[in-house]
Amino acid sequence: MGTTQPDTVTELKYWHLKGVISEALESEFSVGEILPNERELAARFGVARATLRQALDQLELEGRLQRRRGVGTTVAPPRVGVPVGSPRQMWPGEDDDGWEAVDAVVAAPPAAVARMLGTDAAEPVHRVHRSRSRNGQPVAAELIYVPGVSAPGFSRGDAATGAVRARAVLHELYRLPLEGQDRTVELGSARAEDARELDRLPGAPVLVVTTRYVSGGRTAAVAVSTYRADTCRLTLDADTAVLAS
Amino acid sequence: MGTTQPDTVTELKYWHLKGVISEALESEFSVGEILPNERELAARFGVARATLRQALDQLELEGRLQRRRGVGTTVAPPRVGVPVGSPRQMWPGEDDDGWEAVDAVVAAPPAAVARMLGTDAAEPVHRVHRSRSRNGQPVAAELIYVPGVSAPGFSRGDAATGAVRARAVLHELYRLPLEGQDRTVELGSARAEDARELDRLPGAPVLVVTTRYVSGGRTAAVAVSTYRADTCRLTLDADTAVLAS
DNA sequence: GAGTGGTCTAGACCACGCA
DNA sequence: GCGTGGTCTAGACCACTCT
Repeated sequence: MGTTQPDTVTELKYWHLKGVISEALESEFSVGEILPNERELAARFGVARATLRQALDQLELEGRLQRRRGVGTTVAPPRVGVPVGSPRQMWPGEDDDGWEAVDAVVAAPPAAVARMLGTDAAEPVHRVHRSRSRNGQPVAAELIYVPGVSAPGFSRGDAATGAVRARAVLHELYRLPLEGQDRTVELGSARAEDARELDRLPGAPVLVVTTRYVSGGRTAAVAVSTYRADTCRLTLDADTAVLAS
Repeated sequence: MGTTQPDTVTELKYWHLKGVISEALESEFSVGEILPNERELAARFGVARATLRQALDQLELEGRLQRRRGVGTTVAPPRVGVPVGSPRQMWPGEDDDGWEAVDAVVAAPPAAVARMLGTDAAEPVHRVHRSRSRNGQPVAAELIYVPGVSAPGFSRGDAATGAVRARAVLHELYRLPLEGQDRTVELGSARAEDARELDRLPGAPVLVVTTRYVSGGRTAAVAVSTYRADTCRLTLDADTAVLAS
């Protein structure tokens, strides 16, 4: 037993490959440049295509690569920073945040949301849909759940549709005193609808930001924002505003 | 061209599978329960094992499953909420946050960190290593980069080692006025060392929180925290303290 | 139609945890 | 030693985008 050999632990092929390609990206390629196709890369490195893809998967997850079916694999630009922490407590859309209202419907919320709202899971609520772009690319989709009690002035049968209706529902919120809000961030995978909107495949990794708005001692609304994890870096600039002044 | 058929879009096998298993998890299994092994599940659903694994990969990414080599696949408990936003601006470890100091060494920081610090990429700095647990399980690893100028009272040759040395470096920071801090959250994959510490495989998805501490108009320190994305939900309770009072 | 990335298969072998 | 999940292979076919 004397020979406690260092034990090189046989580096995994895809792990090694990832490192090699990662270095090549920095030294031999520039942003936007297109890589050789997967079949050729696999042949060049002497591995099966599935193994090569395992390495590319990770690099794409880290935002280093961008793959588009029918086109090819390109070197991704650095992640875009997306401000997420409102410097001051505000209702969604009250001060012109980066979001664009799309539409609003009445629907039953997911169980997790109903739990936060304290409503019955089968009880329909307003669901406001907003989207967010950056540099012309969609980066996030959002669904805001607003119980009827939080929008007493809005009649469900209101004929308005689309963005007009969405803004009308949100405007009802502004009449309530916003007493607090809290947020969570977690990893998720894009539902089919999100994927379409974010120009990704279903199941693509996303950062899910859940915001709970508190008014009158209860949860007045819940916003679930879904950010593309490959292209986004969420920035939470807290009170740097204090410093900037 | 007349027949604009609804076009069912042939649901992908692994996507469909994920839905089926997802429902089964809610209705037929309880937390901690062990699933049939992958070979049997694949056979039961009539797909190749690789396809079955693609579905399980996603469920694990979403924190619904937990897989351990040599053991099996179990139903994961709900994600644990980990507070990340310090209610008040403080240096790392100044008020007893959830972190435990491990050790400190002198090393060259990654290029991205050096850029934030405004130091030369080759210039070595203090690197303080901390770790964080929750319910007995490691959930995060952290590296805090402290340039020499931010810890003038600490001699690099200090004989102290381990946690003692780590705390000594951090204590130097507390003498500086903390003027602000900002954070970013993004998706990453665990480096080999992180993976070991977090009890995961290399490349496992992690949430990377980067905190920049500002003092004297410059970046005094940078902390890079790596959270297990499968088991953690980051909570950013902003000023709910105001509400609670 | 040609070329790309995405899905799927049916096998083999490896690394690990446990009895 | 056995059973588990993790890696890897060498193919096939599909869906998409461009020309």
